[in-house]
Amino acid sequence: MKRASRDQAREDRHFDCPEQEVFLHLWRTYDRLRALEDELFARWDLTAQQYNALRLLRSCAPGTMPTLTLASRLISRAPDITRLLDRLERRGLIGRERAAQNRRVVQVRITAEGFELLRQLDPEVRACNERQLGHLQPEELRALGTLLRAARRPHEAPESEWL
Amino acid sequence: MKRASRDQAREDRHFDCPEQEVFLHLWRTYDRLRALEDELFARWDLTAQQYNALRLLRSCAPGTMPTLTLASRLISRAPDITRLLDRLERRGLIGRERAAQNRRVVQVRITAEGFELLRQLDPEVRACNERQLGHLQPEELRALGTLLRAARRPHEAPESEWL
DNA sequence: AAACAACAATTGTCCAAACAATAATTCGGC
DNA sequence: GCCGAATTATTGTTTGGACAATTGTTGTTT
Repeated sequence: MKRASRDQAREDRHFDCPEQEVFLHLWRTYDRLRALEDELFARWDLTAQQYNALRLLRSCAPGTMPTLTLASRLISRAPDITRLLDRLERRGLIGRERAAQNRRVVQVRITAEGFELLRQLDPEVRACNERQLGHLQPEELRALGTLLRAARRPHEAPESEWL
Repeated sequence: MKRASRDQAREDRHFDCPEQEVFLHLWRTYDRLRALEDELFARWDLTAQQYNALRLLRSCAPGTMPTLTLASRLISRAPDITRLLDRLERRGLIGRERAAQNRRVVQVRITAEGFELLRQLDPEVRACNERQLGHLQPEELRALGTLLRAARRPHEAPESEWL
């Protein structure tokens, strides 16, 4: 694209209000940073959400977690949690079993294979995070984290893990 | 969920590094704010991305925009731009025609129906933006916008509209 | 204890996203 | 002017996400 028309496009992007402008920046920034992660996880045939689930399961290993509890702790909501876990189970990364004392709940655990996969992934994820945001100063990171939390506070349920 | 186990969950959420923590806050905040928009657009049988496309077309009306130019200006990348436009065209919200001078490019324009739809949507979107971020102070909004732009700067192509 | 509500997870179904492969057209070098 | 490369858009195919309806289980009411 030629410089003139690009500048034109930038001028045309008028926002209705400051709130809209910030939301669009939030969306765009998320999209750009997310693309880096997606590329990494795709090489391991994972989605970011699947990785997130595995990490949560590792954090409570060797314990287990009920399916819906896991779903509620994921970063973005997952109405499709069952099939997400189906896919991980087919690959042997997690195991599931109905609890004896309450046969409604299905307890989920990470397997040794899942552990091993995460172990291999760890340094790559770390490097990806560094590429995503390593260019910001520590105080910028802190400020951004604080503002993001403030931005979503009214939209978190009182019982949310994320509040 | 009981308070004790919630607090436990919060303590367990250890982050590998500050960069990861901020990215997860970004993801979560995006997800929460996005949910508000999605609910609004769903009532009009639109996706946020479709709405965004319509807005871009309105901003250049009565002119037109080539398909891929439109795709490149969308907030998140859209490899499926053709079918996204197919859906809008089937509903009569946009029109398309191959340019005479260069028969490779398809010029896209918003229709009167599309205009009218946006007109009805405008106040609702405005109200939604207000609900999303209206609780932040003007200086917080400014700071957040600035930090978000800084966060994605290295990840925008030099020719991006979003730089 | 039977009936009903609440809970946890799964399934059916549809739609959208992603990626690669392809078609159509134009451009550029020679 | 012709051939290969580049550009622009579309299509095929697979997969994942969303929502509603459903199944199986437990808790509660009377």
